[in-house]
Amino acid sequence: MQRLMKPAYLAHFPAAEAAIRATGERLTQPRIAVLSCLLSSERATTHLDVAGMLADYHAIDRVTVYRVLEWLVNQGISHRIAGDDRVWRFMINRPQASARSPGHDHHAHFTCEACGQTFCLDKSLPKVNVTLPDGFRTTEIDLVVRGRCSHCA
Amino acid sequence: MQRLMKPAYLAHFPAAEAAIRATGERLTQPRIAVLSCLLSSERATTHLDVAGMLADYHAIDRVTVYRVLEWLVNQGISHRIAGDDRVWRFMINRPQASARSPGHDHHAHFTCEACGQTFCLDKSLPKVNVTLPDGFRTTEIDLVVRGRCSHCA
DNA sequence: TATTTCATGCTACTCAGTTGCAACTGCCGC
DNA sequence: GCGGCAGTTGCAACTGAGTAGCATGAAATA
Repeated sequence: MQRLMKPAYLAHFPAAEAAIRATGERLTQPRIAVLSCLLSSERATTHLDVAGMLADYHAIDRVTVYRVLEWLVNQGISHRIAGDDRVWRFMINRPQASARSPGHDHHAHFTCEACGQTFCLDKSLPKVNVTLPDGFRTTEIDLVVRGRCSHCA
Repeated sequence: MQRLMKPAYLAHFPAAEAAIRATGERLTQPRIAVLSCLLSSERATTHLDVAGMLADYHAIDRVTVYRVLEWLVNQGISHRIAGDDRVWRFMINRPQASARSPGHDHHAHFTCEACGQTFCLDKSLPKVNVTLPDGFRTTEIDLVVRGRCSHCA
């Protein structure tokens, strides 16, 4: 039976625990479990993905998943992306992502039109200089590349 | 009474009619009215904005507004933007917007964090060159700039 | 004008995300 | 280790954008 296999995200429990401790906030099972899921995922993850991954070993109420994901964003541990299907996707803020341009926040994501998966492109961030109309101020630039991922090309 | 004032979008009826005729598809009152609203708006418009603008003179079922907006996108007359609030916003494809980079579609929008309004930045499109992982193909690049508009700064 | 075909309006639905509230639990001081 | 409190969780009910099905109505064509 597959259910006897331990899920992959369990390997990230120690890292998740350390990250949550570092915030000084409360260390709870749902927070560790949800953060472990994000840490174990290469791609952007919906709340439904998280709930699905946790279903067998750490069944968590879906409202709690929403709240923990939002909490992780507020703590600066993860960020969220608005997809074309009106569903929030969440991703860990990887270390290299903090080497951003100095003035404002800067994200780049790739969304596959075929399979709908979203990936972070923080490694290959292009420089972007936008000239805004008078009186407009920038705080964040978000770059979304649409196309085909290597699996669906 | 304000209700006696003719709404601003009426001025765009002839242009809307011409654009719909040019598609070869059926010319209907809801299509003319919805397209006139988009033509009269400088900023990205939600289906609710459209329904609100039309409420007094051309009350249209909200489902019809959805369908007409989608139809306009399919006809290439307008495009839609996924906002942070999970609401689609629609904008006319202005002529200068077609002077895009040759290889793929290219949009740039500005969203004000204070008032939530979204504007098109097609006039000042920066060049963006993204280096993707092996096997990834680009079809469209979408640039979202967040910040404060001149009114909220 | 009659016919056909496509658009509209209505109702009912789905689904992501939120709110309110009671019950629970991690953490701090003892 | 124990009690108390504040912050979390789980549950149920709700909101609001968008969709599906289907009968009716209105453009276009002859």
